[in-house]
Amino acid sequence: MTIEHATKKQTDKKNAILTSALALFVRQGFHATSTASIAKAAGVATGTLFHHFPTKDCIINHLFLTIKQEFADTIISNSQVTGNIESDANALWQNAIDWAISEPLKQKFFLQFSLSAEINAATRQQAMNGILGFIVALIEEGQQQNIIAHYPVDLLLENCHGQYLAAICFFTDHPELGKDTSHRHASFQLFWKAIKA
Amino acid sequence: MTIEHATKKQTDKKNAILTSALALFVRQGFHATSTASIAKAAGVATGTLFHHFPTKDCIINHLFLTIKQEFADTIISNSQVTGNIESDANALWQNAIDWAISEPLKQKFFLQFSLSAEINAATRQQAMNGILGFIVALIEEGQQQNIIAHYPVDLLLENCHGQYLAAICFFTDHPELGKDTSHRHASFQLFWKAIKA
Amino acid sequence: MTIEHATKKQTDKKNAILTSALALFVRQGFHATSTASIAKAAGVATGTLFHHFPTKDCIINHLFLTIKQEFADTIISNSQVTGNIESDANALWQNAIDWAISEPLKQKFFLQFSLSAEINAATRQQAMNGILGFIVALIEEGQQQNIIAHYPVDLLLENCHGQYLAAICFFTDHPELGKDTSHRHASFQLFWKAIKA
Amino acid sequence: MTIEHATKKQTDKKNAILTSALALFVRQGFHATSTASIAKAAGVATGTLFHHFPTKDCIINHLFLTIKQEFADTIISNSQVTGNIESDANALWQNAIDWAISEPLKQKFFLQFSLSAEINAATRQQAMNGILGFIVALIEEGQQQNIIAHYPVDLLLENCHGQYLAAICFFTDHPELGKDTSHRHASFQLFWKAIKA
DNA sequence: AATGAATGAGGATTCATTCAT
DNA sequence: TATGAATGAATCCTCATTCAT
Repeated sequence: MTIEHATKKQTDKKNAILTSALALFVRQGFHATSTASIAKAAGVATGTLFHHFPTKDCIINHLFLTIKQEFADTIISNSQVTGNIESDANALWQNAIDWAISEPLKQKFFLQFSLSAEINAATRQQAMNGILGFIVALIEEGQQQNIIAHYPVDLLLENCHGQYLAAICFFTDHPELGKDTSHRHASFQLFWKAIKA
Repeated sequence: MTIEHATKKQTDKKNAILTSALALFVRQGFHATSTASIAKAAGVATGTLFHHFPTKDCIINHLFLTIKQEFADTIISNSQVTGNIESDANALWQNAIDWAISEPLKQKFFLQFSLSAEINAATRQQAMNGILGFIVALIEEGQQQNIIAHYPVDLLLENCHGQYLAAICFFTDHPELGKDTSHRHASFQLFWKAIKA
Repeated sequence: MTIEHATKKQTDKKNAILTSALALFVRQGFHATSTASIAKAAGVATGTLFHHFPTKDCIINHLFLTIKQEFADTIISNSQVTGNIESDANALWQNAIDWAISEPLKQKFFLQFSLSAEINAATRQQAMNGILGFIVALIEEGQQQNIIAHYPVDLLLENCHGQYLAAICFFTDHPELGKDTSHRHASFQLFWKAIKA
Repeated sequence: MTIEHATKKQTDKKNAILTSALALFVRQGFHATSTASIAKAAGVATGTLFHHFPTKDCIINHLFLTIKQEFADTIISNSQVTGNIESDANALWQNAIDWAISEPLKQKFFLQFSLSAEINAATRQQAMNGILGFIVALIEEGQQQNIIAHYPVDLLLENCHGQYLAAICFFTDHPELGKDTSHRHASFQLFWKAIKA
């Protein structure tokens, strides 16, 4: 009980810190956000923040990995594998767009920090290879079935990523089109036509 | 004469500041680069830097606009308009890749700062609409000829940008492939297949 | 205990900062005194100074209010209310002169900053109305008893202030006369003759 | 002609600098006003400012002396010496108040800088003794005639100054009372009752 | 006399991080 | 585990002044 309680409280504070950090990083940028302001927004002392994360950099890298994982889990778990690569890709794509629309803060976080210097190489590597490994797998499967074009996988992966960022950039600028079927269809078509065999 | 001389010296210092800033921002990031270090690298006093640019932010925004313009000028002037949209698009795309490869510093600058918070909305707007206006024109021309798919122009423009960043990301990670025809062809194919009708 | 200790240490540092600031502001002027030099003189880090006072301006305004309050408290507590307005006024006046002589630093602070731009309007207002309210009360009482002339209270208050500053200006320039009964008497006479009915 | 012209232009620029400096010092304070902003407001180059005044301090001290002299000249020339000390004193006092009301910028300049550290001792000395010497003369004359109280002249002079500052402080805070005869009379009465025998 | 670009020391303030409690 | 006062190096920017033209 006591332990559970303590653990819960600890998790609460850690989560509060992460939640506040996400909001502030997105709104103000990483360097414009002080650790003191994160702690204050989270309702904890500055010391507490450094008790949970040794440095400020750790916070943003932790955030990046966590959100990437959550993104991956969400779009996978909401999709059903039909075996038809295009259908599967479409399901994943639409889920990814849905996720971005339903989590605007996290989506903006991706836009701002996916290519930024604050995320270190190791984190980026882990996200691309580890967490998003299922996309690589999907691409390779599609190539074996001659459904996806036989370009280098690295190039295709990078291209997927680039097109996804472009799509959520577009839907961020035009939030009213997020529910519009034709635009969502168009965004997938662009993507799919690029990579299909 | 006198005026020319004075103007030249002034322009020299201003350019030296911009050149040093570009190198340092790319190597270390915006916030890790102090104004003092920029001035020192440029061989001018700190005061001189602020004589030419009121704030540090102005430097990076000026840099963004300047480089974007240089990029646009270069890829246009090296292309010949054949009237065939696909050929023209291919020429522009290959020029754009060439430019990125021949100007690695400026290309990395784009990768790092195109989506970052340091570039303000007005600058981004001006770059997209003003400087890259000829791309919009090309897309619209292509749509009239039924060669480019009739997706919303904003979405197409965003998609071009995203795919271009993805491509130079790839060639940055694999510099040895920059001269490989098949990879360069592949990168254009991905792009073109996406947007063609 | 722990709390008391912490509070005491904190108050100590804050007081050390205020004491150093007072001495330096008077000796060198506000703008000639750097926050770094205040902190150094107080034996604390520069950061500590800004932990206690958000800006340099806050220090001088805080100082102004604190000293004004101390001044008011001292001259009141050393006087006995006899009910005879002139005696009371004389007692307050002499106490005020005594205070100025015994606190040369604080007196010079008044001379230099009472009318300066560094003290903001709100502070000045608070000092005049809030802290020195008992003087207004005394003037009004004197007017009801027909002992003090029926000039506008604001004008009288301003006049008291002006004459007091003039008196301490004089005693500052002639420190040896500070104990001379006739000069001190003269300074009160000037003041009293001005305002009496 | 040419010389006259040149001299006139020179004087024009010098005056423009002084006029701008006065306005800016009063509005923003001495240290908050940069030499660059003075030059800009005066429509001259920064170098020109330093061509006329070796340092920034020289500007404010020059201003102080000039304005003090103008003040003295004005209140004297508008008064007629009747030989009756009280009438003469009243005339001077009312002229002094008039001057302050008609020259709000210069009056505020006095309020802010009469006691400030920016005006150096020599300037202050010169102003008090040299320019305002006629006031000392008047006081001494009054004492010989047994009309002004036999307090030390220094104390009386300081007191006059203090009361004058207090009076213009009051009329600054209540500009609508500047033309009210009873208030103006009261302000002189306060002053005169203080110093009369 | 007039200009204004250049200078660089100096200043206020910030902030990630530490540590005694 | 939590706290928040304390730290001091680092940063952006200012500004009086100079000087070549």
